[in-house]
Amino acid sequence: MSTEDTVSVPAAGSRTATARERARAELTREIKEEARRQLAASGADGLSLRAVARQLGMVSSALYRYYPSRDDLLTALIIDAYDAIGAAAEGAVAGAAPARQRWASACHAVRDWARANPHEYALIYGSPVPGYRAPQTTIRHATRVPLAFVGLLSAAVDSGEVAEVKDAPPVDGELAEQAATLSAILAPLSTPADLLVRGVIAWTQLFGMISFELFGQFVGSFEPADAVFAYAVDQLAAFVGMR
Amino acid sequence: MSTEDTVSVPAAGSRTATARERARAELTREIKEEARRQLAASGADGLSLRAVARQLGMVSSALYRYYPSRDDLLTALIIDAYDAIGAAAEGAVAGAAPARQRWASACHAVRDWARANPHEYALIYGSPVPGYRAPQTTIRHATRVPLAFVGLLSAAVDSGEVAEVKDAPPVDGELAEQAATLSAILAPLSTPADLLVRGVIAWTQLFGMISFELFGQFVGSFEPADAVFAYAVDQLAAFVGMR
DNA sequence: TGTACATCAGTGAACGCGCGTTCACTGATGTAC
DNA sequence: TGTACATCAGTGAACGCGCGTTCACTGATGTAC
Repeated sequence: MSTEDTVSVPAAGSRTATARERARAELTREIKEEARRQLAASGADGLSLRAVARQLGMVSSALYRYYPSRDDLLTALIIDAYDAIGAAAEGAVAGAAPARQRWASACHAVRDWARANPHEYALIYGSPVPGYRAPQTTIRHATRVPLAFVGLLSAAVDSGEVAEVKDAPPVDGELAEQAATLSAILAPLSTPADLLVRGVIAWTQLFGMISFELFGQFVGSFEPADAVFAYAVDQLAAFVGMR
Repeated sequence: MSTEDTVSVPAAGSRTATARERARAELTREIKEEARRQLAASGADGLSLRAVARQLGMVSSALYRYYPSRDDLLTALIIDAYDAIGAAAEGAVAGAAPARQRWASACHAVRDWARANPHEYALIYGSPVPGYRAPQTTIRHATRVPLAFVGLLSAAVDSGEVAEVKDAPPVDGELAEQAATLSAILAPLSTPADLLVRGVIAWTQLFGMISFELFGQFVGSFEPADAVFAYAVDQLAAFVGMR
């Protein structure tokens, strides 16, 4: 097919895919899916290339045609997890509803995703996987959630839906510098330094609650955590100054 | 020695310890220490009975005279970790300083301990160790930190150092019930339901920040985290209503 | 104080397991002429 | 349209590793009389 294509390198994105290419894409997906199933069943250490291959009816060495090592497969899963939770947050943040409402729904979306995918959550927000060093590539995906929140805050500033917080101690020194640096990176978004700081704090709060819930620290007290969570989310909105 | 002792069961706590008993206590300690070293070096999965034995110059099977299984050794480490961080919090909470000051120093004590012992922190507050189910025994130790904070809050209520929070949404429904149940368990301590709720939220916030710092989520933004941490701790004190 | 017996710590070999990764190979799919 | 060659997917065996746990044993320490 496509005889007019003179380029022999497999790069070409416009060329019709050969059967081989389609098969490869398909299997790459299946491997990742099976790996995700194992991750969900037994955590990051439970993920073994041999087991994945076994489940797929192939020999373990065959996987090396698709992922050069176990770590690369892990990286793929990590990226997918960040993307999935990022998409959940972005979806919830979008829309025309009042900012405070979108704030709450974003928090709940993040929590819901975490509860539905506890091992994937643990993979990205839990203790680092021993011996695994995440490559730079993952960072871009990791920032989707925080970016969604910053986007919301920034929009809320523009629409006047976030007010100055009274009695807040000044943000100065090292903290002010860090906030300014970050602000510069976020460039087009308009988020004053002290709002940014409150934002990070809210962000850590959100994930602190989710981690405690998933990792079992609430057992015997505030479990189920729906009520505390809802209460905390509301307080957080107030904390960042949302009307 | 101690010929007047007619009891032959090894239970006796008052009897002078035999050389054998002393050796056993000593080795039990050394095993745990070496295990802790390995934990610190490579995390929970890096902990192997064989490696511990090797380091101690004994054969791996010998460890079974001291800990019936790897999980039991892990449990011992978990308990020690909870005790250590609990002691840090209790120490900081004690004293005659103003409540708000003790609050801050307790938060910093917890963080400092975590930074000094990241793997032990991860062991108890990170993702659950796969395949390991913590026995009931650990709970008592896990509650030391939260109890220290509740104790501080309760004392601050008594001394009038914590005020009603204005504009706080009411604590009702499921949340009120959970708080009431918890309140009853904490019996002699006087902590109104809504303060308890704010307390848990502060508690999750504290550990959320520490986890983010240790697990690398701050990389490239608020790192080093000293400044945000201090700011957050101060805001938390205000959040719970401390003067 | 001395002897006979019981308790316990530590040894060494073994079982059975699963893992990640490499490598030379076969056979199917794709490409150039 | 057909043939010759190149590319690539998947195989099967192997390397080398480390692990937790069991078990029959030796020899030292403790205990009762």
